[in-house]
Formats: sequence, structure tokens, C-alpha cells
Amino acid sequence: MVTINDVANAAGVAPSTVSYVISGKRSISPKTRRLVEDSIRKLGYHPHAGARALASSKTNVLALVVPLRTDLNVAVVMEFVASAVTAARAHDHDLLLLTKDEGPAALQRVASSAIADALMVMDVETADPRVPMLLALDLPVVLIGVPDHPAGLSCVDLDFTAAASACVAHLAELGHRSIALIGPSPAVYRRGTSYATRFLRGFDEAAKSRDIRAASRSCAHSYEAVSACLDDLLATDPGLTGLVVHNEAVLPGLLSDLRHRGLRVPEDISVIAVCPDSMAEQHVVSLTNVAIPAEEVGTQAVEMTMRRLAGHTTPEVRLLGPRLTRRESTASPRS
Amino acid sequence: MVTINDVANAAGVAPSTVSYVISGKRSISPKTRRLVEDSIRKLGYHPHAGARALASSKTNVLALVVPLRTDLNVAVVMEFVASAVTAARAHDHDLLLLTKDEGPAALQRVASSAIADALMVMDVETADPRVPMLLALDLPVVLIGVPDHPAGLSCVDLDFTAAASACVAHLAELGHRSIALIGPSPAVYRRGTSYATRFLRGFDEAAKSRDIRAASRSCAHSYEAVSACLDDLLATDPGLTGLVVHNEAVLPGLLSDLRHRGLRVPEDISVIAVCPDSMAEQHVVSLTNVAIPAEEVGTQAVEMTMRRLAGHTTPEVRLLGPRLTRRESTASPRS
DNA sequence: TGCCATCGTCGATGCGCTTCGACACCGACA
DNA sequence: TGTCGGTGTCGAAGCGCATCGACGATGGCA
Repeated sequence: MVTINDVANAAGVAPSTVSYVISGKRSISPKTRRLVEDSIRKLGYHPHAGARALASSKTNVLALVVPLRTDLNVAVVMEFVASAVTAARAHDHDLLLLTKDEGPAALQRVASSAIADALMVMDVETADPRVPMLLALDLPVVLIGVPDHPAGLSCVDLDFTAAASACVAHLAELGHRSIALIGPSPAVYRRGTSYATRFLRGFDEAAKSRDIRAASRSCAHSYEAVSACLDDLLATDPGLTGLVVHNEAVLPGLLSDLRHRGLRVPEDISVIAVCPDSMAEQHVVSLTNVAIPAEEVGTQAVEMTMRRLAGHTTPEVRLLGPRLTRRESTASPRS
Repeated sequence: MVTINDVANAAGVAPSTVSYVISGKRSISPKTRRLVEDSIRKLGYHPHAGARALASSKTNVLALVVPLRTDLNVAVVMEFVASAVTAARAHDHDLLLLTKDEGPAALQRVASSAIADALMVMDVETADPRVPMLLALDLPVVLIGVPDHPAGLSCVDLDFTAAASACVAHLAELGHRSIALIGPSPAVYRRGTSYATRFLRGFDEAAKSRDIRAASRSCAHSYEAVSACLDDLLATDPGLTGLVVHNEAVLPGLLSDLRHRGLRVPEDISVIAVCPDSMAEQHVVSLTNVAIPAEEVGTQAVEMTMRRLAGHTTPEVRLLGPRLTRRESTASPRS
């Protein structure tokens, strides 16, 4: 293994000088700097992460807590993770993956073992049991999602309330008077998952303020569940003309089932989805959607984290505005 | 921060004794052990990861290199990652995420900074440029996938050749005489992605040995691409009765399009997919499939890695046998 | 020419842990 | 009773780095 001493010897300087060349924390003459940098390159020197962490109490590692359930949107989670790790690398940090399954104790462990410098937490619930622990941790923490009492924690997410509102507005402006929300599986609501709750609230409020009939159903992603859900909705209100789908997993099944029933999209029923654009474009009838900006959220989460690490201490809550793209799946209802 | 000294003081023993209690590398009297363990618990002590890494040259971290492309099956990647991190935690290790985008240099960096104890690499290509570097690294390495020359590296994956063979066999036994493979996007083949190549080879060989007409197409996952692909296949051989789909992303579009054409599954055309079981069950017509055992592969990868870390030096290549589940989407062709 | 400020470099120290050799104690055996 | 082997514990060293105070060199100014 190549150490800082080897580099120092090769360059004919003291180890501390090498350290200062790398960190830039003291001025170095151009000559010495070049000498040292050449030696570093020649020897292929990389500082030992453990030693560095020990001496500086910085690990250059960000921990990310992800949900590993399959009832969540895997594609979105993946996209988020991807952009987070890329953004982290851009700041010379690595990403450590933790699972939500490990519970709050894992957060403790990471914090007190000095495994990571900061935590990013996905799949936040409205009354998340991890929040009090996170507050006590005195590590920078960024939540993806917004709990009921985020006091002192940074949060970033799509503004799901506004997203729901945008969906309702779009349908209302097309002239729909009776719409329904097909949401995530019951388990997601039961956990009080932040985004599901916020979307539902936005949906109900927007519908009420526009005086539109609005039903909402939770729906597992099996074909049977989708079918039963539609049965239910159509029986309850045969005049239903618009569907807001906040559950990407059911989209294929839902569209198949609608056709099966002889309901054409958008002639007989409009569908608007909350899903990544790539998914919206993938269906026979391309879907009007509100995009889930997972990539943007991931990048923002890392940026906020880095800002906290740089000493920016005030926590911020950042809600990204929704972007609705009109495609083929929504139209005015036939009168 | 609580250090080993604090624990030692609280327990009235030497720091080294605490260390030995934790590691179990020397025998400790039951009395002392209890004393120390109580103090550890009371103080909430967790060893400092950096210090530990420095002193023992073990980080208890596994690095996983994942592909972040969206032309791959995200769900499978996610499932793999999930099981890998879970398995790693079961061995008291953490998982560090790297992206393939960072290239071979990132592997260098991780190795020579002593950030991780071992590497697991996904999305291996037949002539993967990372292989030579990995061999030079003298870290334990486990590949997910099998390159052309794995000499000296451990590999684990589904036996895609056998999987293709099983698909062909299933259709052949049902009486199909003309079948086609719809594979991943051209980019995947262009990269020489290991699993795609192996599946294609298995498909061609099995078809030839059974004297069945077999075509194969690469297909991007846009709806247009799927449609064009089917146009092409049906024009080339109007007698086509069986489809093997090795590209989960196109399944929804494909099934929609078939129905659009008036081709019923399985009455007019049989479809067999290579995809996770959950996905196979999610469609209106549940799909006969060969499962992608991502979870099993993830677990195995970690187990192999741990074995290497424990001194088991001989690399192994482990190919998991395919499991074909018959569902509603395959049947004998009408004569 | 002499003094001081500044810049660039060095040496020493300590971060928290593991590990090695040393050593005290105990029981067993002669 | 004296000695020997084994068991359980201790103290010290060192892992590779960042950081701080110190110090020599250099240049500017009087």
C-alpha cells in the first residue's frame, strides 16, 4: 500500500506538505505542488479512507436509507438512488446503502460508528418513528418526503399536494365532473407514507374546491385488485369519466382492464398518471402525467446535504413544483 | 463520542480487554465479559469504523457496482441490490454503492483507499474492460454475470443459456415449430452484456437442435419499437406461434399490441417471458415465465464474497438453474 | 544593512482501535 | 512445597492521516 510517507519521500518533502497539497488548506509553492502531484500520480496514491476519517472525523460518505418493499415504485426509487450516488460522487463523496428494514437502530449505529457524515432518508411517514431519533443524532439529515413535524430536519420532495391539485385541475378544465383517484396499496396508506397522504389530501381538497365528485381507492398491484377496484368505482358512480392514477404498478393492468370493459381511453374515460415520463410514453395510448422528478429530488437531496456539511445549519423544506404533461390519455368527456 | 477507553474505565478493565470481548479473539472470563458487555450497552458504544479500519485493515464494507441505465431491468437490479444489502448486513457488513458510469478508475480508488473489503460487480460484459483491472486488484471480487474469460474471478448468475433452452423446450413440447426471441435493446447487445449474449446463444442452439424455425430481434422499450418489431417478425414468418420475451420492459406494450392485432394469447400466439414472478402474475393473462432469481443471486454473491474474505481463495463460478413456471400465456398452437 | 512580516515547509502529536508480547495468577503434579 | 503449563488480563506500539505550532527563508522597507 502506498502511504503519504511514500509520496513525501518520492517528492522530497514532509508528509504534512503532501497533506496540504491535497487538502489545499495551506498555501504551497507551485514548484512543490507540482513535485508532489507528480509523485502522487506516479505512485497511484489514494489516501487511506479509515486513516483520514480517524484524523479528520470526516468520512466522505453519505448514508442513504431506502425502502426495499416492492409495493413502492421501484423505478422511481432506483432513479432516485442513481441520481443521488452520481451527485454524491460529484462532491467527492460515496454512498452507503441502508435499508429501512433495519429500523432506527441502524441510524444510531451509523452515526456513532462514524460510518457516514450525513443521512438521507427515503419513504418518510407522516409520524415517522425515526424522526425523533434523527433529531437526536447531530448528524446532518435530509428527508425525502415530509413528516408531520419536520422541526429541525431538512426535507425535499415533489409537492404531491400541488401535483394532485394539478391533476384535478386538468380534468376539471376538460369538463370532467366525476373523477376518482386510484392510489397506492393499502399498506402504503396504513404506514402513513408521506407522499401518499399528501397526494390524497391535495386530491380531495382540489375536488371539493371545484365542486367535483371525487372518490378514492387504494389498490394493490395485482390484476384482480385492479379489476375489483374498477368494479367498485364504476358501480358507485357510473358517470365516472376521469381517473387519476397514483400507482405506477397498476398502469398496465388498469389499461388492459379498461379496454376489456370496452372503455376507450380517452374517448370514454380519461386517465392521468403520476409516474416518470418514460413510463407515460411506454403505453399504446401515451399517458398524460405528472412527472415524478426522482432525479431532481435525488440531486437536490445531495445538494442540501452538502450544504449542511459545509456549515449551513438552518434546515430547509423544499417542495418541487409539479410538471403536468398532456398526452393522449386525457380529453373532454362526451356529453 | 464514546470510545473504547470509556467502556474500559466504566468496566474497570483495560481497553484491550474490551477489544477482545468484542472480537472474541482471546478467551475472557465470564465475569469480565459480562462487566464489559454491560458497560457497552449502558454507554451505547459503537467502535469507530475508521479507527477499526486503520488498525485492522478491514472495513466491513462491501462495494457493489450497479448499472444505472434505464434500458436494463430496473426491478431486477433493485431486487438484487435489496437482497445483497440484507445479506451483507447479516454478515455485519455494509454496502457501498458505486455506479458503472465511473468506470474502472473507481474500482482502483475503492481498492487503494481501503474503502471496502471486496467488490461485487453487476452488468458484466463478455469482454468487460474492468476484468483485467479487477484481477490486478487483489481484493476479493464477485461478478454478477460471466465474462468470456473469468479466469481467477468468482461469478454467479442465472444460467441464461439453460433458461433459453428451457423456454424453447417448453414451446417445442407444446408443438410450436416457429418461434421468435424478443430480446433487450440493441444497446445491450452492442455492449456485449453477458446475460443477453448467453441467452441468445442458448436460444439459437436449442432451436437448432430441435429443428425449430427461430428468429430473434433486439427491441427497445418504446411502444413504437415493439410494434415495429412485431410487424417485422410476422411479415418474415406469418406462421409464427411462439414468442420468448427476454425484455421485461416491453411486456405491457407487447401484450397490448398483440391484442390490438387481434392475436389472442395463448390461443393465437404463446408468450413466455424471462422476468420476475411478480411481474408475470401482474398481467391480465398471467405469463408463463422463467424467473430471474435476483434475490437468490444477490444472496449468493454476498455469500461467495464472505467466503473469499474468510480465506477461501479459489474462485468459483456458480450458475443457478432456471425455473420455468407454466401459467396462462402458453398453449399448443392451433393446427 | 538590519529588522519585521509573510510565505512555505517541517515535526510532533493524537485520532480510536487492534494486536502482540508480557505477566500475574491459579491449579496440578511431582 | 516448588515448579510448570494454561488462562485471563494488561500495556504499548503502531496503523495512515490531519493539524497545529514552530521555524527558516525571503523580500520589503526604513
